[in-house]
Amino acid sequence: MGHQVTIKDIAKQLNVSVATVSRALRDLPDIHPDTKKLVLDLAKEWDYQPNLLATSLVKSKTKTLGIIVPDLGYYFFSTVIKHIEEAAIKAGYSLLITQTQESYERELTNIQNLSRGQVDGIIISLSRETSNFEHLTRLQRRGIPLVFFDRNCEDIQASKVMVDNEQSAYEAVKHLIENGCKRIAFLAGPKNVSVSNQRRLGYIHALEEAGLSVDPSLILHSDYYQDTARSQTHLLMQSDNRPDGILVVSDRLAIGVLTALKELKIRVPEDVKMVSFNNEPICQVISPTITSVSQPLDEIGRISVELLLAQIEQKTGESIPKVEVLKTNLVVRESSTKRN
Amino acid sequence: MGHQVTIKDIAKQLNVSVATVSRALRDLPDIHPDTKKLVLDLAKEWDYQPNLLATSLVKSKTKTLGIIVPDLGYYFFSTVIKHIEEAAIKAGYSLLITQTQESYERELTNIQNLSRGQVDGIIISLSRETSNFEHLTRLQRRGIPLVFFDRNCEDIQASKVMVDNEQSAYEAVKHLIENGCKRIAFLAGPKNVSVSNQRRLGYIHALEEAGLSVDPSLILHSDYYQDTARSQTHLLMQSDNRPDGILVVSDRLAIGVLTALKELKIRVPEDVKMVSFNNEPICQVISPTITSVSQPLDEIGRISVELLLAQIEQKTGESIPKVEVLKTNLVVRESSTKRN
DNA sequence: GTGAAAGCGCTAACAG
DNA sequence: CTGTTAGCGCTTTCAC
Repeated sequence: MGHQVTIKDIAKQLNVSVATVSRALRDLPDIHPDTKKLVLDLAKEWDYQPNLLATSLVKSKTKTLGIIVPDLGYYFFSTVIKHIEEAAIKAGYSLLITQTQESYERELTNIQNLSRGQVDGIIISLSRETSNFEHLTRLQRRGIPLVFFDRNCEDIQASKVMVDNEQSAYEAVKHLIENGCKRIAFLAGPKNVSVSNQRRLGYIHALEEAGLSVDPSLILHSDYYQDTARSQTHLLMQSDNRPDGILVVSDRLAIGVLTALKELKIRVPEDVKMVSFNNEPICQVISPTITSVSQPLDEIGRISVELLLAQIEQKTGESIPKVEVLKTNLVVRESSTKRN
Repeated sequence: MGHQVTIKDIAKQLNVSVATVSRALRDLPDIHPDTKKLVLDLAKEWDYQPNLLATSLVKSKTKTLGIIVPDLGYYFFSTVIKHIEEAAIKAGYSLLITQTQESYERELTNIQNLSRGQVDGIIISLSRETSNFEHLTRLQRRGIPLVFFDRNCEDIQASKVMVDNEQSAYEAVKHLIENGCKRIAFLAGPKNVSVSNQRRLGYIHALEEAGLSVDPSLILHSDYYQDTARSQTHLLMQSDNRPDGILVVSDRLAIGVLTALKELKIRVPEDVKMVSFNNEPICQVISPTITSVSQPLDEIGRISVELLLAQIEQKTGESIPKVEVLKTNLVVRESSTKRN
């Protein structure tokens, strides 16, 4: 072959100017029906495909949204992306999806790449390692629209789509208390992730409201590995004053907890009750089924796009960063309720 | 702000030509150290970012690989992509990830988009719906490098990375037979997916070799929904001559099968034994743990990139399409073996 | 209706 | 060492 067919090739063949071809292809007015037909037919015959890079370059917009998530392997992220994509397509945009694998370095290079003219705006959920936010403020200074979802940076003024983590943790713990738990542990995620901190607040709030003491030794930080949760549970359960309820920051970790409890022959929910977050499909197939906080993944995706497009397509000078806080929903299953 | 800083802005400010700036930025020889320093300093100060579209346009290569998969929500695909990304980054390439949601239409538009100059080549796993392959041959005619993995098209000459589906199904069924199964059903996936057909061959091969009859009523095609597997299992188990072993085309469907069996109070593995494909993490946390065929996801990813880059970066005229067939590994767990 | 020309941001000869 | 020129493929005035 050699090279792709261009507008120029068609123009030459038809003895017209490239401008004319361009007009025909884009269905603009002011073109003779015959010329147009000629162009379209040849374009079809030659399987002409417009070069998006060229178009984007001259229009200085790409009709593409950049997505940065920690890990596509997480149900949460792949599902949100599915809904982001749906909304984007509907609005005539494509997606450029990247992942950081929870690495700050990778986040840096991804941001940089995307900000080199590849996308009109970026939707991001921060890596676990990220505690320096200069790369993000730099983006904003350069005028590149940015929307956070889930894992955000509290200090940055930007559009954000969050769930009410504090409230959902509060409700989860309250649920445990109502089911008889007196001593509730919290397996939190990594320490510097905003989501964990917000949930801790809700956890504490519920305990205090019920007149239960907050025991710092019952709050354990960790990574996102199942095995860490497993060993932490072992430790937790070997103390003399062991918990009768556990709030776990994610379903993944919850499975680590269940594994440990099974090893220790501690029954769930009879001896210990558990609630976790995300409501992944696995919650309903594992035994015992897991009570989990369900997040509105469709809305998170849809609204992220909405807020980003609002910035991108703003006709009117400024756009105020808008923060959406969505409600969650506790899905009660076996792991937290008495067997009947 | 208005617009991004360009090479021209820097040139103007420093009273040099854009060529000089370009040289300095790209660390080319033939440039005075002082000029270079001047340029680099200003570029840093102004947070200059090269426009990738412009570079790609002039070089007519993007250093980006397009990825098309049916669904990022599948463990198989998100994990393969993780390894594709690793290999790509190592080779200096970025990824443009898209998904079809198993829709032929979406595959069409994704292919088209990517082929409009956005990527140097494409790695694809076909959608379930795809039975017309013109969009792919058209790609090839236009000289755009293409590599298939997992779900491929047998009739197209192209580089492919596959696993030995026939052999792995053969081994899986043989394993069931060795564990006492006499009447083995096969929950295959969608009918027109190459993977399913290959596995069916292996299934039949193992039965015939053991002198067991092949009963067509034991081979059930379906979609990829857990619930379909569940209802199919109900049907299967209500026949008078029900199976004592089931080969399931994916772990997802296997969970549907387990659900149905639990509802029917049929014990696994005592009454029925089961083997499935993919070896997702869930296999080891569900009860009973699932015997499953593990695929070399890292190699699939790595080799896909390798074969694609071989085509992209070929110096020497032609490149022969290369088909890699990788070995799988049966991971034996509770669902297929006698309890002790 | 159509064409010529300029330009998006950058690279790549080719002079000097 | 540095500048000039042309051009990647396309859109967009502005003439005619």
